[in-house]
Amino acid sequence: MVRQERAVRTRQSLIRAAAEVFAEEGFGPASLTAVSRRAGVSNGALHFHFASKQALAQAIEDQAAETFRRIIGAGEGPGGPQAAPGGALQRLVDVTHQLIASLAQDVVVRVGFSLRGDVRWPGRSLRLEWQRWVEQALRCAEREGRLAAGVSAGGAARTIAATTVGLEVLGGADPSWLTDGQVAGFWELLLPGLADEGARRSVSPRPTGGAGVPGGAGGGGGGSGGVPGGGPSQTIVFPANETD
Amino acid sequence: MVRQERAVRTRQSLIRAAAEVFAEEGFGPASLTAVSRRAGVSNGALHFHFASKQALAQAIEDQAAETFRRIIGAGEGPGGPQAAPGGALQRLVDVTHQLIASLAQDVVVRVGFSLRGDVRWPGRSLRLEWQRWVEQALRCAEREGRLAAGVSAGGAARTIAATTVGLEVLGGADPSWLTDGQVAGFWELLLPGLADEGARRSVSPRPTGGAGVPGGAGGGGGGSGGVPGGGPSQTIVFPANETD
Amino acid sequence: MVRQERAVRTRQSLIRAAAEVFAEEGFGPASLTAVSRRAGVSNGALHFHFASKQALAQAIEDQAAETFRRIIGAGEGPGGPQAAPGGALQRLVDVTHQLIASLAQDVVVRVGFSLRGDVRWPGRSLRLEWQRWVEQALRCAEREGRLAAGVSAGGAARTIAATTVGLEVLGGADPSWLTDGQVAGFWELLLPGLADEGARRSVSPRPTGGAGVPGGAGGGGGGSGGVPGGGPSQTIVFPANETD
Amino acid sequence: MVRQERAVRTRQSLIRAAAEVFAEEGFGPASLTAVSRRAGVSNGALHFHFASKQALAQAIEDQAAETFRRIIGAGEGPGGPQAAPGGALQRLVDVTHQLIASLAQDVVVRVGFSLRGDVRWPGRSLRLEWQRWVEQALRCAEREGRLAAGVSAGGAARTIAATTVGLEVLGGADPSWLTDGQVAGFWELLLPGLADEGARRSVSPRPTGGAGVPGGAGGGGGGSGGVPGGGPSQTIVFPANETD
DNA sequence: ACGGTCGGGACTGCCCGTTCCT
DNA sequence: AGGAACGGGCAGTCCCGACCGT
Repeated sequence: MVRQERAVRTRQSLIRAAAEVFAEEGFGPASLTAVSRRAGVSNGALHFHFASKQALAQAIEDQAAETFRRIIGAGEGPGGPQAAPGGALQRLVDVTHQLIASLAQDVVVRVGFSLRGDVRWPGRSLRLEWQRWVEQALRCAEREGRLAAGVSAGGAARTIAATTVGLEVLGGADPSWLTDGQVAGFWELLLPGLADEGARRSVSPRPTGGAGVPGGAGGGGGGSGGVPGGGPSQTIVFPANETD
Repeated sequence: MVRQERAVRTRQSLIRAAAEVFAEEGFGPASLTAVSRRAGVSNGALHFHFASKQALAQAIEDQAAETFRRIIGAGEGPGGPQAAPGGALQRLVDVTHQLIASLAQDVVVRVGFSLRGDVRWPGRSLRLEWQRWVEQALRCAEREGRLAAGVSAGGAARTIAATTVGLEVLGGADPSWLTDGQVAGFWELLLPGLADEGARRSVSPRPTGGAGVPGGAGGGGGGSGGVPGGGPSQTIVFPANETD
Repeated sequence: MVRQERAVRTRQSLIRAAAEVFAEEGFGPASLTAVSRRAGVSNGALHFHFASKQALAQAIEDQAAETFRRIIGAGEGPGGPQAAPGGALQRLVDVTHQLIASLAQDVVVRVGFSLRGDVRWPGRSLRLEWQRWVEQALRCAEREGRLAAGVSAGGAARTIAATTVGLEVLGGADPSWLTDGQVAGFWELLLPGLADEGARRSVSPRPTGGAGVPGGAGGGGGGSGGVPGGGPSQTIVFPANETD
Repeated sequence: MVRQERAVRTRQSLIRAAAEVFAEEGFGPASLTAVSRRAGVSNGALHFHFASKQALAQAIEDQAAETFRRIIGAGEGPGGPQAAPGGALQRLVDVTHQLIASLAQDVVVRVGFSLRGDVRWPGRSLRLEWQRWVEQALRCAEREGRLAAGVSAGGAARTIAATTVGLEVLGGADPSWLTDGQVAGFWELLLPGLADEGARRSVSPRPTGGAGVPGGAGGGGGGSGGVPGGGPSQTIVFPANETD
C-alpha cells in the first residue's frame, strides 16, 4: 500500500478538525458533517479514512497517547522516572508542566484525554495511565526518601490526578487554567504536604530544565497546527532526554 | 399557586430521570424518549412540564443549585463563612466534604454541576459559584491570619476548585472518587501548604460537626432514591458544627 | 390504547403507498422518503407507525395474508376445501381465479406475495402457503376420484404453484397476465392432464359460483382503494358469497 | 485488440461474482464493493472493466443471452424450430429442459433472465424472447397438425412462459424447482391438453436427443467458469435439423 | 494497458425534539 | 396529559471519477 502524501495530510487535517469540533460540541452532539467541512474535505473522504465516528475518536486518542508517552517517556528507561536528575519529585513537577502545556497547545491531546469520559468506551484511558505514572513517580520519590512522613504514594497520586483532570476540564472552556502559573501555584500549595523538608527546598514548583513538549514534529503533527499561542518558546531542548 | 400533588411528583420524577439519563449518555446524545420512558410518563406529559430539553436541564441545574446553596449557606449570614466556629478553614474543609458527599449521593447535583461544561450555555455555572465561595472562605481565613505566608487566596481557590472539579468528573464514572477518604486525603496533602502552623494543627482534614448534607427532608432533596417532597422546610439552620 | 380514526387511516395509506413504491422500484431500492411522500405524510409520521422498513414490509405481508386467507378460507370449515360444491377441482379453479384477480386489483396483495423472494426473510411465505393449499385441494380431488390416472397431487401442485407465481411475477409489469382470460387459458390447458374424464367435462376452467374476492372491506382495505384500473370488469357480481 | 489474458479472466470473474451477488441480494441493494471483493479485485479494477453498475448488469445479460440463443438456436436457420426431428413439440420439450438446466447450473443465466424484472430497464427481456420462441414452436406444431383442437398457439405460449418464469423465480431460492423431474412433471400435465392424440403418445415429457446445454466453452464463457457440472460433455452437436 | 488509492457528492434509513389536536 | 404527526438532521454507504503507480 503506497500511502500518497496527500492522503496523510488529509488524514491529519481530519483528525485535527475532529478534535476541534469534539472539543467545541462534545463527541456525541458533534456531526461528522461539521468535521469534514472544517477539514475542507468531503464526507466521502472522511469515511474513506475513518470507517466510523468511533474510529475517528480512536485516532484522536492514539495520537494523544503518542504525545503523552513522549512526554512521560522522555529520557528514561522502562520502569519509570527512577533516575531523573533533580530527583523524581522534580521530574514529576516538570512533567506535569509539560503535560498541561501540551493540553493547552494541542486540541488533539486535550480531546484525547477527555474522550473516554464522554463516551462509553472499551479499554484504558489516558487519564488512568497518567495517574499510574504519577504514582510510580511518587513511589520513586519514596524510595529516595523525599516524601513527607505519612504520605501514601497511591493516595497522593489520586489527588494529583484529580487536580490535573480538573485543570484539563476547566481548561477546555478557559485556557487560563492551563498555564504554567496555574500549575506552579498548584505545586507550591502541594509540595509542603508532599515532600520532606529537604526536597521542599530543592524542588522548584516551576519547570526546570526544558519545558515544552519534547519531540513534537516527529509524532503526528503534535502540538503544532492548532493552538500556536506561546508554543514556540517552550520548545527549549530538554537537557537530558536524548530521546530522538 | 397550588400545584396538584401528582403534578409535582411527576415533575420530580422527570427531573430525576433526566439527570440519570444525562449522566449515562451525556446531555446531547440523551433522548427525551429515554427520559420520559424512565420516568414512566408519556412524551406529551414531559413537554407539558418542560417546554424543551434545555428547560429540563435548567430545572436540573436549579435543583442542584438549591442543594448547593443549602450546603454553603447553612447557618451563616450574608457575606460568607466569616464567622464559622472552628475557623473559616475548618468550615471550608467541612463544606468540601458535604459538597462531595452530595455529588456522590445525588445524580441531580452531579449533573447540575457538569451541565454547563457539556453544552453551550448562557449564565454562570455552579462550578464558578463554588470557586468564588472557596475564595471567600480563604480570604476570611486570611483575615483570621490562618493562611500560610505567601499564599494567595485567589490562586489557592483555583487549585482547590480544580481538584473538586476533577473529583466530580472522575466520580461520574467511578464513585470511589467521591468518598470522604478521598477528600480527607486531599486536605491532608493541601493543608500544610495552605494553613499557617497553628491552623495546621487545629484544622482537621476530616469533617467535623454536622456531617452529611444539611437541610432537606431526608437528605437534601437529593440523596435518597426518590422525590424529597416538600422542599420548603429545608431552610433548617445548620445545627451544630462547633469544632471539637 | 384508543386508536384515533385518523391514525388508522394514515397507517393504511402508508401501507398502500409502500406497496406501490415497492412494486415499482423493488423493496431494496425503494426509499422510505418516496413512501411517505406518496402517502402524503411526513417522514416522522412513517416512523411513528412503522419502526423500520422491515416492519413496513411485514405489515404489507400481513395484510396480504389476511386477504389471501379470506380467499382460500371462504365457506369451508377447517381442514380445507373438502366439501366444496362442484367438487374440489372446481373450487381450485375458482380460487385460482379469485387469487389472480386479487393480485390484479390490489398492489398490497401482489407485493405481499413477492416480498419474501426479494429479501432475506424469516418465516413462511404466502407462496408456500398457496402451494400447500393447492396440494390439499388436489388430494381432496384425489379422494373424490377425479384426478387423472398417474397424477400425483404433490407434483401437480408444484406445477400449478409455479404457474401462478409466474403469472404473479409477469403481472407485476404487465397486468394482462392477471386476467380471467389468462387463467382460464391455463386451466383449459391443464385440466385434460389433471382431471379424469368425468371431471374434465364437469369442471369449468372459468370461475363459477362466486368470483371476486370475498369480504374485502372488513379486513384491511383489501382489494379496494388501490388499483382500480381494469378492475371493474372482474368485479363480476358475487351471487352468493355471504361470507361469514 | 488483443486482450491480455489476465484482463479477460478478471472480467469473467467480475461477471460471475456480480451475478452471484445480484442473485443473493438483488440488483438494487447489491453493492459493487461486495462484487469486487468477491471477485478478488479492487474497486478501481471493477470500474476499469465496467463503467457503471448498469454496464455490469448488461454484461451479465449479454452473456446469458448468448447461452440462451445457443440453446434455442442450435443448428436451425432463421424461422425457428420448424423442422426438428421428433417434431416441434418434442423440440419444445427438449429446449425447455435445456433452458431450465441452464438456469440451474449457471447463476449468470439465472440472473440474466430476471434482471429486467428487477430494474427499470430499456430494451427487451430474455423472458419475452423465450415466450416468442415458445409461440413460434407452437405455431410450428400447429402447422404440423399436432396441436389439440381449440388450442391457440399464443395462449398456450403464455401459459408455458408463465410456468417457466415461475420455475425460474422459485428456483432462485430453492434449486429443486429447476430439476428435470420438475420439468417433466410439468409437461406430463400439460401435454394432454396441448397435443393431439398422436403427439400425446409420441412426444416424451423427458428430454430426448442431446440433453444439456449445447455449446458451452465456445461462446462467451457461458455456463463454464462457475458451475463445472457436466459441462464438457454437453457439447453434443444438435444432430440434424436442416431438413425440409 | 491495467489496476489501485484517494476523494466527491448524493442519498438512505433512522431518530430526534417539537408541536398539534384531542 | 396523550397519541399522532412534522420536519430537519444524523451516521453510514453507495456509485463513481480523478489521479497515481506499474
